[in-house]
Amino acid sequence: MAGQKVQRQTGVALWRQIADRIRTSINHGDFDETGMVPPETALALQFGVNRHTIRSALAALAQEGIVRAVQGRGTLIERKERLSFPISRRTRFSQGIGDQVRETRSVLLAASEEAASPDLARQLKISTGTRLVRLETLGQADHRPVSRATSWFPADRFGAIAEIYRTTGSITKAFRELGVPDYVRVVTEITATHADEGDLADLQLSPGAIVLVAQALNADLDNIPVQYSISRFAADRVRFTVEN
Amino acid sequence: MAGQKVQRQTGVALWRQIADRIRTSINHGDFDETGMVPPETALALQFGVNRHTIRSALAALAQEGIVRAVQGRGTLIERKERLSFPISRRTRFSQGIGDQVRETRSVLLAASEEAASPDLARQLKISTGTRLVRLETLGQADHRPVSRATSWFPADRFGAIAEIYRTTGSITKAFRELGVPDYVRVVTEITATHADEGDLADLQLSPGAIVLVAQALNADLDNIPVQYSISRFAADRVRFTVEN
DNA sequence: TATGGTTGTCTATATCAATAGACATTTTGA
DNA sequence: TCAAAATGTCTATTGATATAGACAACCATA
Repeated sequence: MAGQKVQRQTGVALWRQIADRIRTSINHGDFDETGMVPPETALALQFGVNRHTIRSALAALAQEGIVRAVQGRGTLIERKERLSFPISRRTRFSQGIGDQVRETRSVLLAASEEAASPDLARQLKISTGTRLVRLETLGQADHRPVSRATSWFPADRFGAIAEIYRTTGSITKAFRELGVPDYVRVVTEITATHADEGDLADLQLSPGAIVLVAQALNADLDNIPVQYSISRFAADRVRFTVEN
Repeated sequence: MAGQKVQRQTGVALWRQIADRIRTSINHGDFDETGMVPPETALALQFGVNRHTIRSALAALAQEGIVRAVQGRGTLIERKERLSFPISRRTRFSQGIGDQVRETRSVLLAASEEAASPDLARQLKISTGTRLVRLETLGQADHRPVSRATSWFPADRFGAIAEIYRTTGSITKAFRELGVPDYVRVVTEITATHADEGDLADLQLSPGAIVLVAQALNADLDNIPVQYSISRFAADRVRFTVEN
């Protein structure tokens, strides 16, 4: 926790930079011994800013429910975050993090049908214009949103997937009912960007947060693509783990 | 490119949010037909902000060398970025992106020796306090910095690795000279955060940029850990690809 | 119970971020 | 050659961000 400089005149307010750093420190376990954030005056000294700026940062974290200030005592840590999300040939949402939380759930936000764009067609190895089922889903762990995903499935094979998914809450089960006993992850692409409006709403993020974006292709056991998805994860809540 | 709302009073200035979005659009190829960014007035309408705010965003991108404004004509796209960085059992810096750029290079920034912290010891499966060689390196593609990394190696086996690396510029070759003919990636953890001071300097980033952080463990063919590294990539310049 | 350490609140001031409008300058093409 | 379209520059105003200082309120504990 040395070298705590913040940058000025960058378009990112100091209080937000500091809030992000403190959140990262909390998640890293830096304050586990006391269960408290250092005093505002100490943080102000550490970051080289006014105490009021620290208070703005802590207020943002309190708004997120991560800390709670108690007058006279200090600022208590309420909640730590960051799930480890494994990426492997058998990547599935619930299985990977099932042992890290009490309950995982997946919710269907919206379903529609559309024609494959050139980009989607290339990914799914079909011809442009082929009908696709599009699902918008939200992944939750212990009732807290972790990821939001858009998935596309060829409509000829999986036209009914929305209904089945809505009742079971599981892609794996839906595939099974539709004649795909098993499927594997072919490739995952990972990038990072700032949270957009939808991320803020669905993932309950604070503005300016970072999201990890995973674009994934799943195929059945005959290596025929069955699902292309773009998932957005709150970068503060997850880490990806690639086991080789 | 619809739904272009930006958030106010979030601690992230509008011009920075917009600069990030435009950069992403450029990298995505949205303006490839014209080779130009839309006119400032059009962007102002699209994002729902004043033209001056758009100008601030474009000025930031011009500062990065991504666009160049020409009075009377428009704003030209100078450079697109984003390398695909494969992560697999045989992940190496140069091999993966070698076919995407003309030249890859790796530069040694600093070398030192230190005792293993409890965390490092756990990762490398050694006892706390064991001597480690620590290397700070910078990965370049076509003379542009792509990643900065800190690596640790057990000093008993690899005490001379700094010298060999300095001359060869290759971890693979250095390992070979030190009796490790081959090595594999055991696990990679991927997170994302805001760029820190060192990122700004070494990776020539604009303040407020996002970095992808990859923590990786390499082992020799006897499955004995030989290297633990933390690499930081400019999120705008790379995407990770996990092939399964 | 007194004291030191901590968060809460208030006022004041300076700078950055954003909007608004007007007009100049340059390029392109009809 | 003129007009349209685009970037460049300037002034003015408002609200958010950040600093500075002072003091109140509260908690733990010696």
